[in-house]
Formats: sequence, structure tokens, C-alpha cells
Amino acid sequence: MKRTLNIDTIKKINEQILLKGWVHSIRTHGKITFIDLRDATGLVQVVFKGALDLKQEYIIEVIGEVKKRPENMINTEIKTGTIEIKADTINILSKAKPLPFPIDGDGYEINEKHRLKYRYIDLKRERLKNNLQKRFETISLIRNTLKEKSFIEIETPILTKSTPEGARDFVVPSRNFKGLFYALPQSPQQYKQLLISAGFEKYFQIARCLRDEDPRGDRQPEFTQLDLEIAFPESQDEIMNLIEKLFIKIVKELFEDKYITKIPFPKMTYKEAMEKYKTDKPDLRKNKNDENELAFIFITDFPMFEWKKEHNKWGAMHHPFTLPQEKDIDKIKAHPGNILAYQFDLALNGFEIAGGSLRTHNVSMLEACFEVMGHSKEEIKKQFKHYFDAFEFGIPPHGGIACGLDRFFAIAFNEKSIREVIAFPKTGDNKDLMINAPDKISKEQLKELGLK
RNA sequence: GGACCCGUGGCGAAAUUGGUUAUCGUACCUCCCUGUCACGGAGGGGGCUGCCGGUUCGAGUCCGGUCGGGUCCGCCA
Repeated sequence: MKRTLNIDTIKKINEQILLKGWVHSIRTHGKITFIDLRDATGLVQVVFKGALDLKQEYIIEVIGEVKKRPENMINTEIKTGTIEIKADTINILSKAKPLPFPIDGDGYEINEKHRLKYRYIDLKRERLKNNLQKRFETISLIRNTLKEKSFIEIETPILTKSTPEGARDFVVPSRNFKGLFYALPQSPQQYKQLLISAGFEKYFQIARCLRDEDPRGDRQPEFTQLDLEIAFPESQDEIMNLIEKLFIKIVKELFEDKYITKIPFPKMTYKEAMEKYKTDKPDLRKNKNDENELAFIFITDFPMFEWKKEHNKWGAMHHPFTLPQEKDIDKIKAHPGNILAYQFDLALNGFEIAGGSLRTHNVSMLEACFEVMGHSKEEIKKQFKHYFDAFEFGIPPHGGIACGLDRFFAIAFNEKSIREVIAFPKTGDNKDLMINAPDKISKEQLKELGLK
């Protein structure tokens, strides 16, 4: 007999069927037992006459007949509440120990270390299942929408090279070249610009990014970005419009309960935002207690450089590839602090969810920006040779954006932490409590890698 | 790198502010129950109060350290 899904039982009244799933709960009344059977599609009540040695979370198969429930026994709480399964045979496919914590509520009250250690149990929880389902649907919509607009998704390497600017890198020792290291990508930034130079005029990627910094409620050491780049943008507005339309479509099609405070999204310069709100990611919701309100705002005209006290030098406020608004290289070098960039962020309810810019495609301008940040010409040619080479072989004017999808999901799903929208997140010190990573490796492995 | 908060049976909480036998809910085990859907009822087992040390006649409670988890600052091109 072919398996029937729980949700399809309502269409098979008086038919003999086979169900498979988890024992969600059992209610025994001596000679009659009720089982709430759970599968990916939901719950259905199974009735069995006779004794059963079943426990919660056992995985079973049930052969029986679908019966309409009498009016007074209908359960409106579940989708299959108008019927029940009169079971003839129940077979145990897998037994289960009692769970370390309950899975029926939203789980917020349970100490997170328990939930993270037994994440595969926590993920049985309906709330987390829904989060991952909705996450998938959103990413599917993004892919389909961009495909219709002639974008191509291209995977870029995970084993790449450490770069001097930016966050701390996760590094991977090379076996073939002892003493040398790969770095995991902080973003596909350089690769995507080189794809543009190759003639992929509209690129995107649902890209995993890795940064070895201390996490927060809205940060993880590895996270997912919608990374996107286009050749020949008319202006940065083209990129902003594209991403604005995409988010509006996502909210309208997938988040029916949500509404957007203002369309088109308001725009404000960095200077204005800092003066008015003292932050570059202001929360412009009219009612901050309304969890269905989504207040998007573009912040534009970021400074190109900022003074890094720690390193006692100028650094890029976003990244060194951003196009300055000043064309005169001498003026840039003379007063880096005064230079604005074609750089914009998208903020949502007080969180930065995307950063985009036009990129510099002129080699001498690029060199100047690196020089301001204290890199010698030799150093630049060494660290970014591929990049400068590619530019010298010709690269169109281009620009793009990177959206932190985990943050968007956390806001869209009303979650306080992005850990709630990631299947297997890490702790505040970047540990995976479930799989116990990071961990030691064997002496043989160390030796092979030339590390000891 | 820094600041703050939390840690009590598997899980979630309580313990009159230092007082003698650590309480409750749930989960678990045994039994009863043919209409429950958070089923109900009866009984039972399970704790060196994260760990180490100190103060005290006496510590779950106070102090110091340590381990684990969280929040924030730094950091996050």
C-alpha cells in the first residue's frame, strides 16, 4: 500500500490507508487509545482498540480506515480535525528515548544551550520548521524573480585568499603547500566584480559568507547574503530600485500579515541620519509595538573613508572598491575625510539589512583609494594583482548590493535572534554545541598539514 | 579584549533574603479508565542546588575563583 500524508487523509473518507510518522502524543483510556500522529504535513488522530507499547516520538506506521468524526467530536485546532483514523495495525519503525526538553511550545523559555546541543530535536518544533520553510520559499522567490530579470546565479569559491582589509578571516591550512593558507570568503565581492569583467552583466548568488568576529543576536560567524551585481547601471538608483521592488514582492507574496510603512522606500543621506537619529540605521516604524510593520529606508552618501583609531589610519567605511563621488584624485588624497561615496545601505526596523554601491572601475582611482588606506603601490600589486590585472584588461562600470538574508528573516519572522532562522547556528563564541566544533584534529592530520 | 545577567531532579520554575527534611509543574516508571485531543485518577523513583575554595554554629542563598550559556561595547572591508 502506498503511504498517505496526514494532510491528505481528509480526502480519503472510508478508505483503507497507510500512514507513517511520529507519535506526537498518546492518550490511553484503558481499552481505547488515541494517538496524535505527526508528519511533515501536520497532525491526525489515530484511534486504536487494544493495548499498545508506544511512547512519545516513536516512529510508526499505521494501517487503518479514515472515518468521519461525529459532530460533537470535531477538533477545530487541527486541519484534519473532522476525521480520524481507525487503526487495524500499528508497527513501530523506530523507538525513541524521552526527549531532553519539550517540543510543543515555542521553546523560548528553554535555556538555549540545551536547544543548541540537541538542535535536531529543537528543529522538531513547529515554529522552527515554519521559519525554515518560509526561508526556503523566500529564497526560491528571489531566485525565480532574478531569473526572470535575466540574472545568472554563479557559485564562487569557498577556498579563497585572505585579504588585508576587512574582518578577521577564517583560514584553512594547505596540505600541498605547507605553511600556506586558504581563507574562507567574507563575501564574494572580488569574484563577482571579476564575473562582471568577464561579461556576466547581471550576476547574483545566495552566498555563504564567513567572518571570524564575535557574534551578536543579529550576527553569526557564517551567514547568508543575497549578493548581486550589475554592469552598466544608469546610477545607484537602478540598484536601489531593483532591491526595493524585490523586497516589496517578497512581503506582498509571502508575508501577508506584514505591511510596509512607506512605498517607495524613503531615502536619507548618512549625514542627515546621523544628525537626526544619531545612527545610520534608524528605526522609522510609526508604531514600534506593531510586529507587522516593516519600515525600510535607504541611507545614501556614506563617507568613503573613516579614521580607524585602533590602526591609526584611514580605512574604507564600507569597502575599498566603492566609487568616490569626487573625481579629482588629488582632492581625495588631500582630504579623505571629506569624500563621499556612491554607497548606500538599506535599513529595516533599525537593522542594516543590505549595503550596496557603485564600484570604482578606473585603475588609478582604485590605486588612490588603497593609498589613502596606507597601502603602498607594491603591496597593492601583490595583494590584489588579479583584481588590478582584470581591471586593466577592461571592466565596465558596475555596481551591486549584498543583503543579509538572515537578518531580514529574523525581522520578518518576528524573531529576536538570527539563530532562530538558521538550522544549525553557533553560540556567542562561535561554537557548535551539537557537533562540538571547533575540535582537535589528529596528530597525523597536523603532520600532513605541516602544522607540527 | 572589556562590562553586565543567568546557572536548583531530563525540562521549566519556587525556597519568607543565612536556619535545620530543598518545594511545585511537567517529563519518566507502575496501576485503573471505551471518546480523549494539554484526557482523567492513584501510587512511585529521580538532586552532593554547574564545579573548586572561603566566611559562618549553620550556605541553594554571602564572598573569591573557575566552567557553561546569554546581552551589550570593542570588533564586524
